[in-house]
Amino acid sequence: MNIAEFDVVTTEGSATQRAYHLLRHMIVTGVLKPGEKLKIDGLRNRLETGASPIREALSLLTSDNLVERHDQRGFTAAAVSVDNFQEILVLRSSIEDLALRASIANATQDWEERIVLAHHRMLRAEGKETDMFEQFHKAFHMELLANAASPIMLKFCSQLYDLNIRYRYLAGSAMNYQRRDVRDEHNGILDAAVARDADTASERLLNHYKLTGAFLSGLLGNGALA
Amino acid sequence: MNIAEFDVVTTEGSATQRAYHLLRHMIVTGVLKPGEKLKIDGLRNRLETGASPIREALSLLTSDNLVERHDQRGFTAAAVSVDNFQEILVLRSSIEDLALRASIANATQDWEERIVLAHHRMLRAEGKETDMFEQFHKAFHMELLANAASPIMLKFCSQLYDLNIRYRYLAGSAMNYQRRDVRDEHNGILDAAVARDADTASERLLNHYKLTGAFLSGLLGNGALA
DNA sequence: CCGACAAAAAATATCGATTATTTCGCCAAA
DNA sequence: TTTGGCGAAATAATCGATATTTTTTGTCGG
Repeated sequence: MNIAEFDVVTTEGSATQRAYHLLRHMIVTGVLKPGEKLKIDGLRNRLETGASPIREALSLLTSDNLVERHDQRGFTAAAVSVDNFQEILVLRSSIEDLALRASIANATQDWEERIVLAHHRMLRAEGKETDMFEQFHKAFHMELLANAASPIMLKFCSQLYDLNIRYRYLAGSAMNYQRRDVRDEHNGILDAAVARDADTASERLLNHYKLTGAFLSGLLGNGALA
Repeated sequence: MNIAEFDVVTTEGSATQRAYHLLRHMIVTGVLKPGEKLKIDGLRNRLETGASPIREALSLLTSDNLVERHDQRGFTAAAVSVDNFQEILVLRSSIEDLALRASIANATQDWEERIVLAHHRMLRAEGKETDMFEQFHKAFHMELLANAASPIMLKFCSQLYDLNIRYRYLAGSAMNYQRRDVRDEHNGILDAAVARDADTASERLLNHYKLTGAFLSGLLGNGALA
């Protein structure tokens, strides 16, 4: 999987491919609301395609935990809850800790350059539209972990990232969370990774999550999910 | 997800459901070989159903890393390699370590009884046909982890379990691995879990994986994958 | 007024056929 | 011999229609 292409909405490829990316984007960004029934016919009209590609795309999305499949009762957008949010936060922290340490253990000059580049691209995307920034933000985080040479683990991390960012969109804070000292946090993580200091890098990464987690938890607790 | 129903091949439900369970079983047990092209028409005949359920089932299986989807070029059974096997082993050990410790941290009498029961059922299935034993073996391992109250993590573990057991079938040793001192190992894990001794339980669980891993690695290295 | 049952409506799931794409085999030219 | 196309065959993907299932609605009897 090409890191740079995570999550890009395309207009090429098969109808299934297009439907998959479009639906995923609509769910992650909250256009399709949690728990909402995803009726084949409705989506068929919206995406201007047949039932087969829609069903196939929805099946693919169930594996990402973004869609729930109820046999013979159709599909719904995955539910959300405070518990679910906490679970994602905790699990993500644990697994990314593993991944980052493994990544650093395998550090090479090549990887070093890739994370610096990903970081630079993210900086340049600041102030651009949210979707664009989010794309590079994810690319940076995934590139940090990619050197662990564990495709399955990377896929898990990617999934958890998407599940988490969905809550950010739901809380309507995808934009303004850019305000916090996130830039400094990213710098700190990058520096430690480049220095191949696994303990510091991991500590900063986890703190990064803990902070955004607490921030979001506050918003969500105030009924943003209700 | 009901632990006891992991992986059961049903004849009820929708055609998609049936196709999903059947195909999954065929891939895990090696009836469909790694890398094999999964032609829709061929499967259509074999499973006596239409193309739509097949495609949908295959889409669901891609999320389990058991099928690879190549846009406009169909599906293949997931490839295998020594690297992949090692990755699964390492990742599984790491994540199950987390899960087991969390499970024990949440220990209740109810959970205690569930794992004892699962263990008993596994013992009773010894000597029965492989598939039956495997079902209870998996149920026991999943039940150990289920008390972590982290559905996503449990799903990851379930996936990794299936990926791992696939190698066991490929090595043709699903049966005779029952001979090793696996029974003692399981007893040891159960005892430590019941005693709520996380360190010992985890150590024994990981050792259990390390041993089967080394055992299989030997077989696989000798060209069983070629 | 409420609950059970039946018919109607809506939605899902599936099929068979059609369309689009890739793959393969062949031949000609370099 | 290799390379580059050109069909033809094979396969994947998609569509439109039909069958199946679930959900809703309406009616009757208690």
